[in-house]
Amino acid sequence: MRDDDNLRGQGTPTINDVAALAGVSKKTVSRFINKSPLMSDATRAKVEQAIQQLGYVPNPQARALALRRNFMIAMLHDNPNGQTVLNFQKGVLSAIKDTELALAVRPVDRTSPGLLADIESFLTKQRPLGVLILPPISERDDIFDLCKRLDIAYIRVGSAALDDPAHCVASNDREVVQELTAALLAKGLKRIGFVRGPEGFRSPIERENGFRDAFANNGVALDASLMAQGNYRFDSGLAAGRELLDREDRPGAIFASNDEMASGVLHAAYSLGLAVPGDLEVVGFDDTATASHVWPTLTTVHWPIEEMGRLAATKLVSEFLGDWTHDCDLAQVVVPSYIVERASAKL
Amino acid sequence: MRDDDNLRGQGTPTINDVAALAGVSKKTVSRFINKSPLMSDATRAKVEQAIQQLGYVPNPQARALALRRNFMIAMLHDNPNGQTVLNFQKGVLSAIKDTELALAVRPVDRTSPGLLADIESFLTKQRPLGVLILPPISERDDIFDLCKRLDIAYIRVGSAALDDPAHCVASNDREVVQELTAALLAKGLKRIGFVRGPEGFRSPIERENGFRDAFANNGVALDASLMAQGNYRFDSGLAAGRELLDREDRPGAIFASNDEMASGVLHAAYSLGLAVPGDLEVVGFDDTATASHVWPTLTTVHWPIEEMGRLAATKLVSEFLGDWTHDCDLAQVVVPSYIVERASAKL
DNA sequence: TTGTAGGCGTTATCAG
DNA sequence: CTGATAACGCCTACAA
Repeated sequence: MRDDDNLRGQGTPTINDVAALAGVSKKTVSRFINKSPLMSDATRAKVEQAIQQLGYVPNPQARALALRRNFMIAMLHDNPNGQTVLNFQKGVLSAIKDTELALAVRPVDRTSPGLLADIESFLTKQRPLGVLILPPISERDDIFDLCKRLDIAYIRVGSAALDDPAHCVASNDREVVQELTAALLAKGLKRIGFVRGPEGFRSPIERENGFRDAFANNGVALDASLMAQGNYRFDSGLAAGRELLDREDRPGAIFASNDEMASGVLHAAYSLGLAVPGDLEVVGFDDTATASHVWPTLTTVHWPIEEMGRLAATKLVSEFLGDWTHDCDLAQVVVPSYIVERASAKL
Repeated sequence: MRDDDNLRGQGTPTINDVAALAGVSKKTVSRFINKSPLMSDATRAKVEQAIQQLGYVPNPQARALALRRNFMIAMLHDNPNGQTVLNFQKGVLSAIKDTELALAVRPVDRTSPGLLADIESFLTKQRPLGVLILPPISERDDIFDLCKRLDIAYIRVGSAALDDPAHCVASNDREVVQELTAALLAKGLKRIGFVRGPEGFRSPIERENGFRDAFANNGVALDASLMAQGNYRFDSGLAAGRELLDREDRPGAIFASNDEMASGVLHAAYSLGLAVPGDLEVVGFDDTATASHVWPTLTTVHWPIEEMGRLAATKLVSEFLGDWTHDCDLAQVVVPSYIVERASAKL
């Protein structure tokens, strides 16, 4: 029995030091750390006092080994937009600020055939308490099957409810796009171009559906020739803009499914000598930094990614921290987007 | 002795299973894992075979506990620019792809009085092998003292050599800004405005020095009234642009210390009815996505942040993975920036 | 070159 | 309510 080696005072204090000082067993200290209710107040006080005095902090690696689980949550993403990732991260961190949890950010490559193996390796090695999965990979069912199999909690983040409320946080893209489009229609603009996002993902579909909803609701016919394909990147917005604008019956407004493509549309307009606004109104989606840096500043939809991060992390963590609800409604799924009116289109 | 519990076949295989299957002791397996040279080839082969057969992967938590060190590197940053962080991350990940290392990204708040305590808590809890520190907090000496005290390796990333080569990766901001400014001067533009970055950091100083160097080298007098203060953010670029342009003797070109401020300058020019290029040429620094999304596309300096991430991670990891050099010169400190000519200024 | 014994700091079991 | 003892899976020291 050399457990008291640590009492020599060198290095950081361990549970043994606390136990010795408090005059209890280490299991009792462990109980205190884990907020066990099975303790007398007197013992609790003694242990707390000893912990204070020693400045003891439990060793996460040792806990991880014993619990087969790291006190860490992970963010899985394959998102080319740095600002989106960072804003989400900000929300997550604000939610876990007062906990002992760590955050690991894991970018993955959705085009890689080894994607799933890569994620599995990461999860089995790191053993996080749970994972937060950002779009677009949040739409892949195989990743959730994997999480279930490995018994790792998860939250999917997307542009529409992708799972049951306990496992999902979503924005209301369809609804807000409908609203914004309706505002354009209400101004008398009947010919509105639309630049789609990439095929195979959910958010472009939601946004397009919202666009179509507005036309349907207002009984306005939608000209299919004004629907252009994009892929969320600048160049595709530029190309789509040229396609839509370089013709006799060009639209009076263009809705691009994200801000990056909207800036591409602006470039297309300028290169054709069109004034925005004036000859053309342009709206985007996301409200990234780009939206307020282009000229004219972009009327767009604020996608509440930071709020979504906070809610997602809160949901995930509440499973482990019990009553810790962070004044936040855990049943909430949808974080509402809202319209931001700037110079490129007046509503 | 119940070590052979794991032989029951449940759960993931441990070092004991491998040892049993290979007919050696677990220490021998441990030697294999840690690439010890003190093994006969025959034993090595036996162990390797057993590992293959079992699909054994060492448990990082157990290693972390025994070694008092996590097989993880951390990125510390307080950078508001998501794309910068993401690009750096990309470089880091490409460097550690073939290793068993994990990456944790840790944003911090440099304005918080608890910054150092926060970092210390993170480092003592997570015990990463090393940390990569991005600007601007890479300039704070207290953080490195902390790393030394905790015996955690570190690499500082900055716009100039901040430390000895083993602990530092830098770009050559001063040099490339000098080059770009000289090109402007060579065109005959003698009145060039300059928008500074925030005070108290290194990169703005480097960039300003490069600007001044060009004037000095070419024997052109620098008009102090054309030096405006900014803080790297869009709004400050807008304000500085207005200040520099709304006067009789406005400059023919403006050098903004980063792209975000350069877009602010563009807005200022437009709001004053100036054409870019034509009435004014504008150049920026960073080559973030913004640079190619604004109108006109921005002539700027490509700041090689991804390459810097790769180099920094390679340096850090080489301390632990021995001969693993990743075909990369570890003595290299400077990753050169280069000029990207686009529409806002012709060189 | 290989093995034995013990430690890393925590939690689980189960008896008191 | 509390504590002795045995995990958790790996590594180091020392011995053989």
